[in-house]
Amino acid sequence: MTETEIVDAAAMLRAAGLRVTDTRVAVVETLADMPHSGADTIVASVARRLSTTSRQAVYNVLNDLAAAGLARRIEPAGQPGLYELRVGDNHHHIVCQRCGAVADIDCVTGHAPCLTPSQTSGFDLLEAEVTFWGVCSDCKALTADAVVAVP
Amino acid sequence: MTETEIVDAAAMLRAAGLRVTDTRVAVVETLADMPHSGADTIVASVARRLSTTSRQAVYNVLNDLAAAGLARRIEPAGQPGLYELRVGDNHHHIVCQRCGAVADIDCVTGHAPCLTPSQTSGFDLLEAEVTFWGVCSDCKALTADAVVAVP
DNA sequence: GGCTACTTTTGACACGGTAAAAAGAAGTGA
DNA sequence: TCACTTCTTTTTACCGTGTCAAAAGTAGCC
Repeated sequence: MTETEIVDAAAMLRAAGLRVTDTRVAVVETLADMPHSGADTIVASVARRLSTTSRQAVYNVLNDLAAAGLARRIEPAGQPGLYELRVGDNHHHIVCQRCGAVADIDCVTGHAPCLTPSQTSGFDLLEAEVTFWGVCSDCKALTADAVVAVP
Repeated sequence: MTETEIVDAAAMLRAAGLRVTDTRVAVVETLADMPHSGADTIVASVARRLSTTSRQAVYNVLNDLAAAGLARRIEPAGQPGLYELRVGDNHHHIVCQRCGAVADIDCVTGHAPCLTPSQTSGFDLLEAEVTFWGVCSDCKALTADAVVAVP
């Protein structure tokens, strides 16, 4: 099922100085399969792969991966945190306002901060995070149906 | 204390079709005084202005204001929701990574979406939300002190 | 193989926000 | 001005997301 994934979780973890454990491998493989997953989705997926697991273990792993720079956490307004393995290219995201679906948007410049405001109110600028909001194709289709279904 | 504010809360509320109540007026005046406030800050401020109040009433009012387009809710990653009265000009924010302080950043185009990605993965694009991350001047000063204090 | 430091398990808890029903006030019309 | 209706507020309980802490277990290294 995950044979198509070309992610060597163990090697990734070792390279980052993290111990290779079943939980960590399962989390990395889950994220490779399903980017932009939330903690509960990941817990469910890990539970399917391993005989025993715990919610706390997954949270630990996600924090460890983020701290090691192997994963990135995004947090669109009104949603729980989502994780992805794609790091280091400063890409952005588009989020469906109806269902919360998330897709990647490539950054034009590729490095942070990709935008520079004229005035920064005395702040040192480190990063520009862009979140696009829209309606995904599935929700567009549903709306079309609804319009037809409500005479 | 708030005499300098030129916000007529009652008129704003009436114009939006909302009933004028003590709680709503107090919330609007609080937001006029202290933009980018969180719910708990607003509850505390409202409690100071009125003899009786409740957390739930403030949450109700904030949701009503946002629904009526009088207030906007922002939610920087890792922080509770913040509210502001400045709406309709599609401005952005810069957030301090250390203390969470928020300042406004004017949008260059002034209308949403101010950015247009090349590919949108089938989404209908409605808005581009930009959050700048940095270090505020207060935290910069603290860091300088710390460097001096750690020989 | 055995040691040690790091992980996982388990259970409790904190925070931000919502749900629902009863009591109370704002606006409207006579 | 009074009463009526509808919208707000109060009160209480609850939910989801995420963290803390201590005990048990395991990966990596000698």
